[in-house]
Amino acid sequence: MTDTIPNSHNFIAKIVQDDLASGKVQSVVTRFPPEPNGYLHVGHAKSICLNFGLAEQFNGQCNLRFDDTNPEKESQEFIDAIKDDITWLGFSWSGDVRYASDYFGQLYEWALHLIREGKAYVCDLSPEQAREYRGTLTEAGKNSPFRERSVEENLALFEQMRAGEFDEGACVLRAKIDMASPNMNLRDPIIYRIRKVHHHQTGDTWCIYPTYDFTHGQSDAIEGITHSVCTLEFEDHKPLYDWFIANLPVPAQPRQYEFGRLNLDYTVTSKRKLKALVDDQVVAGWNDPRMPTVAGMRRRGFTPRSVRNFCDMIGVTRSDGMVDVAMLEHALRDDLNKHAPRAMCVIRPLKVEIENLAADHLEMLTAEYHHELDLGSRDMPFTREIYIDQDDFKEEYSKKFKKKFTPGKRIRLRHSYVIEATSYEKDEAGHVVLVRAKLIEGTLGENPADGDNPKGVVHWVSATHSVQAELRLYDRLFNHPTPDKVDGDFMQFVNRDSLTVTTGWVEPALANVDAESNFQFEREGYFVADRYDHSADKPVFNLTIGLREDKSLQAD
RNA sequence: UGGGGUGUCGCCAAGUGGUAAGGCAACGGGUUUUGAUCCCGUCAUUCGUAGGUUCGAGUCCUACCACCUCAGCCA
Repeated sequence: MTDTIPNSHNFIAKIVQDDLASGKVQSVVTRFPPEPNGYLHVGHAKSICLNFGLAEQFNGQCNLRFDDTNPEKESQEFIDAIKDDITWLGFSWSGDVRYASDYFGQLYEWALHLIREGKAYVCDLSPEQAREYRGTLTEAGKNSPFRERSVEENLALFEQMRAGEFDEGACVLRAKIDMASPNMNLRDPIIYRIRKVHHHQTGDTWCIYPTYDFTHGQSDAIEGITHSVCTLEFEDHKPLYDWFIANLPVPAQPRQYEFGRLNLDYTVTSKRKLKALVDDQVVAGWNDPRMPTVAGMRRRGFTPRSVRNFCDMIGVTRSDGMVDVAMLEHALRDDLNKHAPRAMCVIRPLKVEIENLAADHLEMLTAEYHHELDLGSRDMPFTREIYIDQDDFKEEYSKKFKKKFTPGKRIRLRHSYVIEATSYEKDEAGHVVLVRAKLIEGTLGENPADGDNPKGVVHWVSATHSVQAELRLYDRLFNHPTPDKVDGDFMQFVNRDSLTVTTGWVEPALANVDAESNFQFEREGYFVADRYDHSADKPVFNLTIGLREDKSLQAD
């Protein structure tokens, strides 16, 4: 991938570099471990860029491992979507897709090992009782009355659990560590629970499932992960992660490193809240272009490179901050500016009649798709009647609108001729509905011979040979910078005007572009042909993001 | 009130005892057949606070403050 910004500030990359230099590890092995219970969002993108990026940067490998220890919440649908998202971002995992469930047999053996060592026991406490025994943040917990069962009894009980002889919730297997630990995770954590549900990968082989804590580190060890990277909230789990690695005959000693998860303002990323947006039909689905999901950003018109550049830009640290969405928008515009072909689309049409052209005048003009890149060119029909944007015509000249089209003044039609406004018509409501103009001869690629050069340039399309397209204009989904960090329901901050569907008149060449092609509609913004709904018969473009605007012109 | 973590410009973020990088945003100015892009310039005598060590401290020590995080048979 070209012109990506190199990882500039990433403390984990420095650790990897040092470990490689000191010989602590021969090569780096990371993993991206999503639970297949939802769609990936921009926060996951940061983790993906980090884990796969480390492997790329240091010539190591990165595994994709589904952390599928809770079958009732997981599904194949999410597995497929997650694989798509990672691939779209431009990363490929090492070897086959892995599943934590691939290791259930080994994990079971290791549970037996712990029992034999007297380091795990079957506990019959109910969930409510267990909570009471656990103590609180400031008070130590109490030992379970089942804590001192014999190895033989535990072995027999655990076997019965495995055989399905107990109901869900009847008992669990717990590691015997320290009920008085100030770290709650060490207060005899549950490592196996009974779940009599079908698993999307292992079917009905198991009715007991290992917990995250008993699965993650050991899976890392099995796969030879050298640097197990996760977010800050797992820091408290590290002592437990290390305890299992130290007390089990695992084949390797992976190390966990934590970084601060991404927080973006004007955005929510909690799975629960994203689901609520979908369930309440605030958006059309998980891949709605307003969603911060990878699938949503893709449909919005983000490019993989823009997302990756954004991740490089924000860095990887241990502080949890709130990133300004303007940074994401910058990464987006920057990439699109450098790579997107240009074209023209008129959104609020105002007809201009060029009086000195014949009624059937049809001239094919050619324009490059990009002023610097060799992206080829397209033909644009130029006719007597054209459309320009209503906002580009002003009845009165003013200094502020010196670049606009006004009576008696000239304007450059982008990639075409200079015209001069001669008169205009208004409807009963007082809106300008037609402008008459004359074409200045000899101005294709040249300035007027009389030296009266136009001050501005406007985009246009032929009124008779352009194509109508559905335009979906998106704005931010929330009108509050931290919708989920304020009292009350975050839904109250939903921007009800985040989608406007309208019609645009586009150059004929745009009808035939492929879905997901990015364009800059000049002077309007970046648009993308909708991934699912765009077709030559019914062109559909989504507004990815508008162009930056000169603030001094905004105040009216 | 226990444990763990974080505090450098509005936001992200370098800096690891030698006198505060960079990016985003903002604000000036220039170029421009996109009021975009591009270019040039401005933008922390100060690093959560208060003490201390030192010739010298964002960097070391002490105390304090703020914020995040942990009491799922979720991950």
